[in-house]
Amino acid sequence: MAQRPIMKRINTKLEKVYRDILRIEETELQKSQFRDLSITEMHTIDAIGLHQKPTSSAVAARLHVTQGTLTVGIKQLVRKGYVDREHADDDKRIVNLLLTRKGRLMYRAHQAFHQQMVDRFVQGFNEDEIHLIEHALDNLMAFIAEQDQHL
Amino acid sequence: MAQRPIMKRINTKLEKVYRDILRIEETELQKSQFRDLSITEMHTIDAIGLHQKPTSSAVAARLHVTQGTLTVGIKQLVRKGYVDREHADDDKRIVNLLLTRKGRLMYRAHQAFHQQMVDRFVQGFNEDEIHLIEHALDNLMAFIAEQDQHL
DNA sequence: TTTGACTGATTTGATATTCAAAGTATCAGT
DNA sequence: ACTGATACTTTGAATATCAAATCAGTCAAA
Repeated sequence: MAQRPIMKRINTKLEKVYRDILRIEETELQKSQFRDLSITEMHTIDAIGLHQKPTSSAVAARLHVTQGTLTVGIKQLVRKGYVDREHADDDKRIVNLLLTRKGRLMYRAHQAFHQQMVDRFVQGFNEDEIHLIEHALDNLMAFIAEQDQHL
Repeated sequence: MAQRPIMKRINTKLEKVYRDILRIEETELQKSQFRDLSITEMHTIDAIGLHQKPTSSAVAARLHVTQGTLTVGIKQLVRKGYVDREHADDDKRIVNLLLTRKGRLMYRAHQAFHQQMVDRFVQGFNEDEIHLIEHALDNLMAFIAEQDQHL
């Protein structure tokens, strides 16, 4: 299977896509009203989300960074007015994170951009074909999970 | 189209995939015999490739980094024995880059990893379905190119 | 043929991100 | 009230990056 030209092409395209997406997310951000955010900070906001008030360590795990790294990043985001901290009542060691109004605005803007991208991704495909694409993504996620396991 | 659950799912999965792939490439590298390379350095080696002896500025453009950034990176890779420089005969300002034997080994190892990933990506699909997946990737590339244009 | 503008690469100083390790505060069980 | 574990914070070092200044080689016009 390995040497077939189409496999080679998909390899090249997949590589190009996953590296370029991060880059265009960055430039998209710089054109928006949220110019004071880096791509890293945007992803932190994304990982906090709208509804759950996750703990600091949960967000760190989600982003695959150390707790220390997250603390530093959150300090910036609080200073810039995108994120609030709350100490849990029942256990004062725990810090719950939540988005400010500005943070929620940012979150929704980023989601809208993603939605646009996904719409394009499956453009021109019917229902069955879209399911097939989802299946291919599931394959990739399984591969990733496997790699994570025998780490 | 936007709110359908399957679109939402694809959005989430796509986002997860393109962020995680970079991360597992990194950890894969750390488990290999090329532990002294960072993911950035690996991508630089990838951008140099096996055959073309590209100029320094061509590689910088390919990686979307400044010339100065590339110069610094190449210095490391030369020191570590993965890359050689050659001054072009006809214009001594130009630096052509090429991989050493060690660099080529690294390049092929990375390609093999990618091949494994792509095999998994299209696992269980027939010829037509694989073409459909390629088409979806083309859609994404078109989206990216568009974003790059009205930069 | 000399000089001035240009081009490709390098160096430098500043900023971002990250991790590991050490430190602080709080909790839960004895 | 100790003790050990847990949740987070701080700090110091390493890496990656850019913009701007610099260096070196080329080319063309005077």
